Amino acid sequence: MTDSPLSRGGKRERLVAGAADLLHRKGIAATTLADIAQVAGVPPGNVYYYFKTKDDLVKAVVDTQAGQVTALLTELDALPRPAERLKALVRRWEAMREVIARHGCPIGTLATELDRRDDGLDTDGAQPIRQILDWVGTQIRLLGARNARQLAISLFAGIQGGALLANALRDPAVMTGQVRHLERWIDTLAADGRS
Amino acid sequence: MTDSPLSRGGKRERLVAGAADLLHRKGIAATTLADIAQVAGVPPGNVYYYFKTKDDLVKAVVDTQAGQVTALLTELDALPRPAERLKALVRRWEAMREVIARHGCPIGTLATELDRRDDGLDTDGAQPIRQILDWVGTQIRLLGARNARQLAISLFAGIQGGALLANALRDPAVMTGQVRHLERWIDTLAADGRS
DNA sequence: GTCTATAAGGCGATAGAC
DNA sequence: GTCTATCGCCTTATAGAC
Repeated sequence: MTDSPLSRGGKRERLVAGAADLLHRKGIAATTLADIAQVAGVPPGNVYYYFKTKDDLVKAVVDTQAGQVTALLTELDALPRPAERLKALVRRWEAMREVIARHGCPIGTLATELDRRDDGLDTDGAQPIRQILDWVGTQIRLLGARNARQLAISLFAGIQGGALLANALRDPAVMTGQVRHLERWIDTLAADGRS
Repeated sequence: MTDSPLSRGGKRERLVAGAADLLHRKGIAATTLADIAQVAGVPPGNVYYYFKTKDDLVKAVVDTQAGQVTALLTELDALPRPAERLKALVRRWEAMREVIARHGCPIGTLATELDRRDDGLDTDGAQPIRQILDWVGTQIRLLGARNARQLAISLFAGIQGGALLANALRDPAVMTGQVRHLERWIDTLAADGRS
């Protein structure tokens, strides 16, 4: 297993991991390159050897998220039935309830922040969201629903909205309750599909 | 109608209104006091005469939002039936779908950004959200549901999650579809309450 | 009471030393 | 190939002129 060209010692990886954590906790604008360098154990100002610009580093974080989402969905695909896959998905957000109550959903908050910049070339921060919506749509289609896209949006909106409210109220129980609600809704979908 | 002590000419009001708009479109961190002053037609640097600090101005924006929410809920209270009140509420977000697709829900994005700062004294950015959740809970209780709080969270999570996805996908139709979905769900609640 | 000039600090980014 | 010293800009905030 060889390292990629520019990343001997894994410093590049540490920078991306540290940036992902700080971006989640403080947001893009409030996170300085000095912060990231410190967390990653890299000399401050040296970040530019690994990333041409701050936006490049943010883009790398989004790409990492997309990879993690791909890995998650692939893992869930191993489950035998669509309804179980969907419930396993929503339970992932329940498992993250503590960190969500503190800092929000990493995917949702980053996408929101990226979408509000009027930069010309913006990273597609919505890619992880699109991946999940497409996958959920596929699962719901397997359940036999006609309007799978709309139902996929409603399900993931329930997750993201639950995360937003849990964060605003700083209450992990909000996420738990919302996940329970969605699990029951998934059961309803599965029952409707069978009838 | 006299002006408030420090606001002859309405400059203070113009500053808050301009700040509300910029905070919604660019976020807190990306909005400078110079930007706000320019939009409000006030000399740059002079903002400090009206607000002791930038955070004070943000706080004023949140207070304004809380007032607008109070006005909205009072207006909806005039409708005769709880289910109609709830549907009128969600239709407000549908009416804002274009601006939501561009910059997100003003309440949700501001609350999210405020919640991620580790400042000691933070403004309670969740106040408008709490107001709405409490009011929705009251309406659902009137429909005869047992777990009104959980259902209120699910309903408003659907709105906020729909707004987040509409923003991420930059597609107003996402908000419209989600509102339709929620309207049908409200009808279901009303029917269950009647049975 | 209203506004201007300016200070103090922090930021992303670069040039070039090792 | 790796890192450091430093630049120039922008931002909040203040002191004091009008």
